This record gives sequence, structure tokens and C-alpha cells, in this order.
Amino acid sequence: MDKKVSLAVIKRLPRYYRFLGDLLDNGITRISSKDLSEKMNVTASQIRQDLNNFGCFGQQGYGYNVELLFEEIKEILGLNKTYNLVILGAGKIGQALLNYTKFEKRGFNFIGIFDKDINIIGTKIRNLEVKDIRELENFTKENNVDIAVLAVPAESANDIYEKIVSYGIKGVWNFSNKEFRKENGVIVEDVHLTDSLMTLAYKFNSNDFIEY
Amino acid sequence: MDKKVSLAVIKRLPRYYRFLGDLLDNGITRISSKDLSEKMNVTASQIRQDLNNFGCFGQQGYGYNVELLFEEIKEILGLNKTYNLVILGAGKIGQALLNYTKFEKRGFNFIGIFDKDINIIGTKIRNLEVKDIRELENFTKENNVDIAVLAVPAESANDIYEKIVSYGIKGVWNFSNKEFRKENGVIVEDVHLTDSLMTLAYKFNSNDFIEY
DNA sequence: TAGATTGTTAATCGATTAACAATC
DNA sequence: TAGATTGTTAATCGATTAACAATC
Repeated sequence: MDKKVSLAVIKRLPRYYRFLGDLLDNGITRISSKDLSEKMNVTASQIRQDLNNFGCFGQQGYGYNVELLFEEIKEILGLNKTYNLVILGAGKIGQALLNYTKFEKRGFNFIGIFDKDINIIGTKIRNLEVKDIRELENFTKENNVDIAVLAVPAESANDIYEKIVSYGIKGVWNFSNKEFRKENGVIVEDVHLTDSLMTLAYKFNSNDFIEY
Repeated sequence: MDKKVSLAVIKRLPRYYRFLGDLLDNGITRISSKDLSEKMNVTASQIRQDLNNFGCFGQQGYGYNVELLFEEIKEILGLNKTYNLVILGAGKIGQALLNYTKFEKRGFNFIGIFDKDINIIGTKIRNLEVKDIRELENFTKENNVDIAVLAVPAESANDIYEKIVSYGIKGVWNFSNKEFRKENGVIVEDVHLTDSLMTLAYKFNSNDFIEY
């Protein structure tokens, strides 16, 4: 068993992955922690410390092979697998996410979208027909659902979350403005857009904050 | 001049605001840091430390008046003002944000939406007609634009960002998968959806991480 | 008043940075 | 080999938690 890695480190991994992807696109094959640190505006120490939580990917006197490190981080993040996602709530947010094709390029496949509104059920969004939320239970039995995207209004968020958990779905990507108790090893990743906008408002009005 | 407040504290403010709002809705008029800490799953010490960055809002032996504290945090976050926002990019994300009415309840008003696609320009989304992105410069001269919502594809993100800055817009809510140099006091708040999904993937596959 | 709970100082903990021996 | 740069240990810094005097 690896030693525990702090969430602070984990949240930096996608950023490394992004920068390494850019380097790859630019045909750069090797990079030192120092050069990368300047591009990313962090310390070289931090980069080396972060990476060494997962293994020794560099070489003394050389630095890091960009492609190799890119692939390692991909593996660490779990992006060599594919994931089946269902969207709960076929409103604006749910539709926007379904229509956003970038996620599928990373292996996140939308296999279902559900709503309770009789006027939306049956309509087609992109390649999927909106199903009745009451069909979710059977759907999870017949399909391997990894992640539920919670995009319902705040009022029904708790109900739907309880259903998700009881149906055995393990991952929740939460766009509702609510928080949930993590139970039975359920993993919740929150996207609080309103919180983000409020943080922007604060920063907008004040110069008295410390970057990062 | 107040002493600097760390971004960690600032990012917790919207969460306090959210929980206090819930308490208010439930008719609860006072709360101690201890009771709130149990609801929020943080320490009472942290709550008191956080709040005391901004003032003394409690009362010994009593705790905090919920409504008063709610209003204080609202003020601190800058939610007693209103903000004018323009959306750049009338694709799925841009449209979804425009259609999401919650933001306006908080004082964030969408006053324009722009795109470069001739097929989209002129169409109406909610209450706004999509304008040609080339009209943005004049628009910013005639209107007080506080925040630009960057919802364009990655390829054009940098170009549009440069324009935003040169037109004197101070706040950027960035939904593009790019990062920008903060220049001329420009404030950028990033929403990296793909990063968030990758973090979820990591957590999904591993139990070896530390919560928060 | 006595009990409760704050505001704040001090202690602890963890994360970041610096330094450097190991080594490619 | 000499130079470069890692992996890793040690030092520093900052954030969180604990403790408690002040006080409502």
C-alpha cells in the first residue's frame, strides 16, 4: 500500500498533465523540473516532491522525458481506463455537459441522461434520449455506471443523491449547490459554480489576498 | 489597509455563506462556532480564526447571530453590489451559464453575449441577442463591464483574453482549459472542469488520499 | 452571578522550500 | 570525466488546532 497522498498534490496533477500535453504538442521531448517550474510558476522543489509521491520518473543530469512523464501521470490519474457516466438532470447544465465532447476524448463516456420532467423525457440530446429518472435503478442494473453527474435543482439534489448511493454508483460529479455526506465509500467531486463566482467577486473588490 | 487574507480562507467564505443561508431558511437565529463546526465538518477554531480575519462578529457566551453573520459575509464577499457580465463564446457552456438564473439572484447580471460564428450571431438566447465578438470593444466603451466569462474553445482563448485585458475589463471567469498571465491587476477565477473530472477519476481509483 | 462562548495567543501539524549527496 | 539535475533529507514557513483569559 502506497503512503497517503494529500489532496493538494492530487489536485495539481491535472495541471502537470495539461502542461506536459502542451510541451508534447510543441515537440519538446525533455524538460527539467527547473524549466517546468518556470513555465508553471511553481518551485522546482514542489514538482519533484509531488512526482516522487508516485515514483522516480526523472533521470539525474537529464531531467524528465516529457512523453514518459505525461503517460505516467495519465496512468496515475486513472485516464487509461474509460468511465461510464450518467447525467441526472437534463436541464441547461446537464445538456451542456453532454454536448461537450472533450470529456469523451479523455475516456469519460456519457451513456445515459435522466430527468423527471415529462416534457423533457423522450427528447433527444446529442446521441441520447432523455429517460425517466425512475428508470435509473434498472439502468444501473443493466449497465456498468461508474459516475453520476448530479445536475438537478437544489431542491431534489438530496433525494437523487440518496438514490445514486442506494443503486451502488460509486462516483458523483456534483454540480448542485449542495453537499453530501460521503457514505459507503462514495466519492464526490464538487463543482460549486456559485462559490467560484463569489470568490471572484471577493478578489474583484480587494487587493488584500494572497495568491495561491 | 487590512492585513492580507490567504486564499484558503477566502475560498471557505462562500461555504460559510451557504450554510448560514440554510440556517436562516430553517429559522435558526443564533449559532455557536461549535455547533456550526459540527454541521460543516470543520473545527470551531478554524471558523473563529477565519471570521476574525474580517472582524469580531460574535458575542461571548452567546455565539453568532445568524442573520448578522450572513449579512457580514455577504458584504465581505462583495455581494451587496451588482456586477455586469458579458459572456464570450455562445456555445453550450456560454448558453448554459446565461440560462442559469441563480447568478442573477446574487447580483451577477449578464448584459451581453458574443461569438464569432456568423451562424450564431443574431440569434436570441434567453433575453439577449448574440453579438459579433468584434463589437465587444465598442460595447465595453458604452457599458460598464465588470466581468468577462471566457467560454470560447481553447484555440481562441488566448486571443480573446488579450482583448479582454486591452479593453480594460478587470474580472475574468475562465471556463477555457487554458491559463493566463495576470496583468494590469486583472483578476482571473478558473473553472477547470476537465481537471475536476480527472481529480474525480483519481479518487475513484484510489483510497490512498487524504480528505481536504 | 455562573455558564457559555468568543477572540486571540500559543502549540502543533503539515506542506513548501532549500540544500545537497547521489548519479546519470 | 565534468556538468547537470534528480531524489531525498532537513529547514522553513504557513495554516490549523488547542488552550484559555476576557467577557457577555
